[in-house]
Amino acid sequence: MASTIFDVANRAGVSISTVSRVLNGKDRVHPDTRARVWEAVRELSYQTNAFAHGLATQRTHMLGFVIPQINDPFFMEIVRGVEEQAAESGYSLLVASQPQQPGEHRYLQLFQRSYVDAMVLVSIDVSLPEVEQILDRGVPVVLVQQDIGGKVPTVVADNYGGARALAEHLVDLHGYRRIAYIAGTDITPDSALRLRALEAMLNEHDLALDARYVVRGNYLRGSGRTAMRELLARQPWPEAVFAANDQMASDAILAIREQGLRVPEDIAVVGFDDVPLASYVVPTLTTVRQPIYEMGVEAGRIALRMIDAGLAGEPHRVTLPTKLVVRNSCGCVA
Amino acid sequence: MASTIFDVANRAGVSISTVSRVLNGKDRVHPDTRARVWEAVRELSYQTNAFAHGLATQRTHMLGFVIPQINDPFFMEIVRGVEEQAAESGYSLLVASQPQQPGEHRYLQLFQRSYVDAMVLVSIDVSLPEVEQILDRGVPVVLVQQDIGGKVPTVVADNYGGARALAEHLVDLHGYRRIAYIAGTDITPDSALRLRALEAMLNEHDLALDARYVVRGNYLRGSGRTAMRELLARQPWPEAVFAANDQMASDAILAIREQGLRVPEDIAVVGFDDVPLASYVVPTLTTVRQPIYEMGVEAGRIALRMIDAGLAGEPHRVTLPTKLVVRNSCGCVA
DNA sequence: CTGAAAGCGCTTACAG
DNA sequence: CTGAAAGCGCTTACAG
Repeated sequence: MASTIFDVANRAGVSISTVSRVLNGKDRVHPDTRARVWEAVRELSYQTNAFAHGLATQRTHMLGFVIPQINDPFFMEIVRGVEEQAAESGYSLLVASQPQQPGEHRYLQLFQRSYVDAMVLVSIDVSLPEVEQILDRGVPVVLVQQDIGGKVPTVVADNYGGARALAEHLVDLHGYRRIAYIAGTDITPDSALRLRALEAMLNEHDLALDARYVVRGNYLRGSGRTAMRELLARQPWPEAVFAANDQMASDAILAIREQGLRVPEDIAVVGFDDVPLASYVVPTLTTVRQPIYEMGVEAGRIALRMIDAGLAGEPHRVTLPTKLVVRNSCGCVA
Repeated sequence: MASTIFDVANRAGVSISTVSRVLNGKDRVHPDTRARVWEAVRELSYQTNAFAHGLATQRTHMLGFVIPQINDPFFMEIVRGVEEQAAESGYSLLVASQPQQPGEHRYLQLFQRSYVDAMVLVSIDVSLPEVEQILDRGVPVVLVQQDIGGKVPTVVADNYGGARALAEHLVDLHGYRRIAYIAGTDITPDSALRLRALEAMLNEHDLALDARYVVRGNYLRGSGRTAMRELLARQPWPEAVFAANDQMASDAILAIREQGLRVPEDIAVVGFDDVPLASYVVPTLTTVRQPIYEMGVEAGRIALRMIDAGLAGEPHRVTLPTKLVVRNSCGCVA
């Protein structure tokens, strides 16, 4: 059995109150006493029981972090950001993945039981009432890459601006007219926002977005290939394909090649995110960099502040800039 | 404030003992009473406090999962495996990333404080005494992709066998003689094992491994490029390069191309792992598939059994098969 | 089938 | 500067 605070108190010849004091560095304690306590702690290699501590203080020093698919490298970058922030303040990060079944919120529940002092939800399909229920229990919530209105602090990337810059590159610089879009899911607003930016840019040039050129994927591996095949069944082929993320863009390239066509000579392809994969695909992907890591840092920072001060003074929405990254898949040369 | 078991008891007109009983489904409780309690639970949307529960039962229903670099897609696959197992048994998964600083074991500590019922450590730089310290506290530990001897249950892939098959392909089928090796770190035994297999295969053909052809990387992005440049500074160039993982192999390909050379015509490259990236690189990577997901499932299964039954009867070591995946980077044609 | 009470291991006013 | 005691919210023998 692990030793308890009583064992330490016994060994040091003091009360458990005193042990608790030196452990937590609160109140004055006589230096000699303090030394004796630490000595006992060392000898017994005592570790304070987190459950007892959590029960007594109502503070867990843990940040709950929920992501939709734990095996996506994209989300792992955000984790890094949040973790860095948390560690600085002596907080630990509990990462949970949300099962894909819509409507199931296993980990939301888990965290509600006071496992964590605050929650950061990334791209999770939550509704405003659900979040408010958590807030009612006094657990601050920060949303990343999701926007459900209300006064829930939200960290997003400038999807519209990034997509606009990308569309402009396609239309203005390369002169493409028939541009297709491979959409992601609508769980978060990202995909729809990017499509809107593309459409707006087309309209500004007195061009219309052809509905037949809009097909749906799900962001995940393989879905870009299927979507691209659908596109290749249309006549005429699009001149360029804008995929809602890099994974689908990469798969689209494979699908185009399967048909014996070339990228970008026959059909140009661009993505979104700028994940590592984008630099390894051939041709390298023109895409939009999302400040993934930075979004994590910002979310962590807000969560930590809310733990101390409550919602007071927190911005309801932080939009981080995105950046066009031009490589070769759009038709530009190295 | 969240409601407590007392609130529920009040509302249902019973004692907290009874509430606890129906909540946990233990002992007989009169159906009518049970119904009243559930009703109260619903009305108050009561959630049992995990800390109080954990304190009282000494069981958390959580599996601790420690990985070295949370942003590596490779490890995310293992998480999926463990999680699937855990969920089936009503267990939740707490994922923690271990900071890179050697010797620091932040999360090891965290979990020791009885946050979790068992721990799964993946590719973590632990020593036998450290693990035994945890075991002494009654927390079962399962190691994945790491082997520190002793009787700690361990799940590994057949590194030696896989590397041997790969080396055989290179030497026997392609007839390469000058084969270089880009090593990973030595935190886990994997890299060294793969190198040994290569060397043994060479020896069987009365060939020697040239020490100048062994350079060190760290598995991570970019390190394969640096390592490959070192290799290209040697004369004569190797005919084939065996990188200890796909990431380094992919970067090696880029480095070779930078020199105006072709893969595999001038220099062949192979990797290890078979991560998604391997299919997107050009030429596609010949590599060895690791049963990543399966290793996670196996580790989760063992951990869960140990929670119930202790170490008794658990195998000390499970080796899962690997599989040669032939694509194009070795010189084979599509 | 159900309740009163002790116990899980800590923290924190309250006294001194 | 330090100790005794109540309290955090649950579970679980022990009685009945």
